[in-house]
Amino acid sequence: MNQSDRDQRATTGDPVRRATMRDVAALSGVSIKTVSRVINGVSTVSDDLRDRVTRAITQLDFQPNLAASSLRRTDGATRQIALLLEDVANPFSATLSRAVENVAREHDTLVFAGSLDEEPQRELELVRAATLHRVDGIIIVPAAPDHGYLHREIRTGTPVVFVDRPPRGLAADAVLATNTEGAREAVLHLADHGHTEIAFLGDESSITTVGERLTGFRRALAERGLPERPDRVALDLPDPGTAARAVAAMLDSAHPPTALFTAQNLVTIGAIQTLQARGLHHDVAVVGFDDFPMADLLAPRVTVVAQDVMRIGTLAVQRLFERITGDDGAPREERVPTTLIARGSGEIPPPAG
Amino acid sequence: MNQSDRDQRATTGDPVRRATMRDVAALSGVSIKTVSRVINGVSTVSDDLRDRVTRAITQLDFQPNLAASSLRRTDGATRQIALLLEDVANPFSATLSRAVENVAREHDTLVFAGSLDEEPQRELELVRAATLHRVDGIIIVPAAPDHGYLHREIRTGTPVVFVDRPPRGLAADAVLATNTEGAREAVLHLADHGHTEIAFLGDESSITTVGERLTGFRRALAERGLPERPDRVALDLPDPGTAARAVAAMLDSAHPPTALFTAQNLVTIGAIQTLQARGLHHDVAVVGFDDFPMADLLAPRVTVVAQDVMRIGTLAVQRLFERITGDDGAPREERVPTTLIARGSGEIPPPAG
DNA sequence: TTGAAAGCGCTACCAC
DNA sequence: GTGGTAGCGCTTTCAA
Repeated sequence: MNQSDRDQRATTGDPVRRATMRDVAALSGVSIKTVSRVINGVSTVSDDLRDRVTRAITQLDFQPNLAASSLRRTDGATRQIALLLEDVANPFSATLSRAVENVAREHDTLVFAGSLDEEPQRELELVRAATLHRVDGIIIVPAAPDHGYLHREIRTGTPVVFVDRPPRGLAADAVLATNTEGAREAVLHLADHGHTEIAFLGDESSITTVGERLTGFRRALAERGLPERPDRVALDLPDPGTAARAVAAMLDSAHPPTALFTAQNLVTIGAIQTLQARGLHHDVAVVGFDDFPMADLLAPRVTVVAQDVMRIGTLAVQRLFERITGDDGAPREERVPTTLIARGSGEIPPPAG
Repeated sequence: MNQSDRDQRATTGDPVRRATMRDVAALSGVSIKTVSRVINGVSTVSDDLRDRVTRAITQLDFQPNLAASSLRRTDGATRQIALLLEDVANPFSATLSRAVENVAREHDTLVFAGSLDEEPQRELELVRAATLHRVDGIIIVPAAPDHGYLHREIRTGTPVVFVDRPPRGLAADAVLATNTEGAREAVLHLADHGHTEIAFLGDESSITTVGERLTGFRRALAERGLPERPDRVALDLPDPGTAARAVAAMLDSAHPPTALFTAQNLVTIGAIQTLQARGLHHDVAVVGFDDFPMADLLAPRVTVVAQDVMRIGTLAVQRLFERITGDDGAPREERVPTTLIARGSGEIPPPAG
């Protein structure tokens, strides 16, 4: 959009100018500074003046300009933070968003939410937009392969907290799930129900969590003395459709798996689609990483390794506000444990014989 | 600052001051005004100066302060809008959020997302927070019973677009679904499959959409000459648990319904929970208002009247930017049609005899 | 306790 | 084409 577009803001009826501190000062017969004192709750104002100012504020419906305030303030706080997610529309991101909002609210802070869509370029753009707006801090589920570029932001006073995936090329706070352990638990669960032919299906291998979950898968196989077959590992399945086809291909192979560990939400859904389409949903075991809506209304109900997303988000935003309020300790990585929820699909035994 | 100060800062990670236009001007040997011209892409700058300025900007990693800029600008645009939702974590809101983000991005505008939780008080607080931040506009799924208070905001140049529910006590733009028609279609669908005992289950009756959907329900009954029984209408079911109990109560009554029209997402889910718990999910027909994830993986697959949420969100944000860029026409109400998606649960016939 | 003046970072206006 | 000056709405410093 060009400049003239915005300049032509037309006006229905009389455009009403917003009241400023000067208007309030004039109406109440005090100086601007006294108005400022009242607004900011500084005690050194006599009751009489405070009353007059308060009345004028109400009468004029004065609303202080936060941007002007923070421009002048020593701390420069803008009371806004940025939350950069994979996609605001997916349940993981949306839940994270809610957790962040809840804590931000306590700090009178608004939250910019944005989607990166796993695109590094988008991450750079949104981080830049956030700094142009001088946000007080950034929470990010990163998409970029390297975060060295953020060092400058952190040094100039914009703290950054990573969520779900650790920073690379940068020391910064991070709140992550116990991916390896969770995946390991899922696969042990399948093995303990008698499965020896277990497949791994994951989304884009560039994402750190996928690697960690694959490690957990392998560790569990090794612990149970099960061999890993290359054709039992499918990666880079970004959506349910792709995942569904990968499952179909495995089922069509000479040695189809009897159990699936689906390392992400959408992959789980794709797998279920294929199993249902083939009428195998009561025959092939499935454990998914990350819970999802309706998992307990499907037939069979879906066994998952659930992440505590609210807790992850809450820890992240709390850490961010610690930084914003001056904490300058060494960066910390926190791991939030997962929980295996056995609902049925993960307890299906392998076919007899 | 001497050299040792500098070294100490480097090691302790003390905050580095951000470069300003003045720094850029000093380094490139031009006036601040020329830097401003370069930043804003004004053409009246010689190539030579533009080059020097551009180099200085890169060298200093200068990032213009958007808040300072809009404070001074004639139009005062801050390039941020507020999106006030029922709850950022629910799928309807999350999808809306994504639609708004997509269009906002084209306008170099960030989106504040906030949750009202159906609490009028929260609405007032968040609208106030948004105006303190001087957002360029507000998109709202309202919770308050009256919106007269917004008249002032609109007059002072902050346009407001309503989504999902119309404004009350205020003339403003709105983008809504065809609730009455959609509900009517759902109930006619059930009637046309032979049902005469159809129940209505809806969430909080204070919400406008619930009333419209109930009207559609009644209209369909009337059209088919079916009587409306008071015990077949349950309202104020804010969550799946409450809805589940309401369904259970109806099933336990002397004349249980053979078909359910669930007027909202969470109500549909609660109804399915009860039907599954009683093993009746293949016997009682269900049509839900609003689609939901996994609806086509359940058994039976769930027939719904789907809203085109992306389209609703896109129309709303487009309307908002029209207002922001000067449109001062009369407020418009747009209705986005729903689509009945027959998947199975809505085509279950009533029990024979 | 109160207020005058300076200035945050930037753009508008008007000189040259 | 370029730059000086004023000022956006507010807080800070310092004097009264």
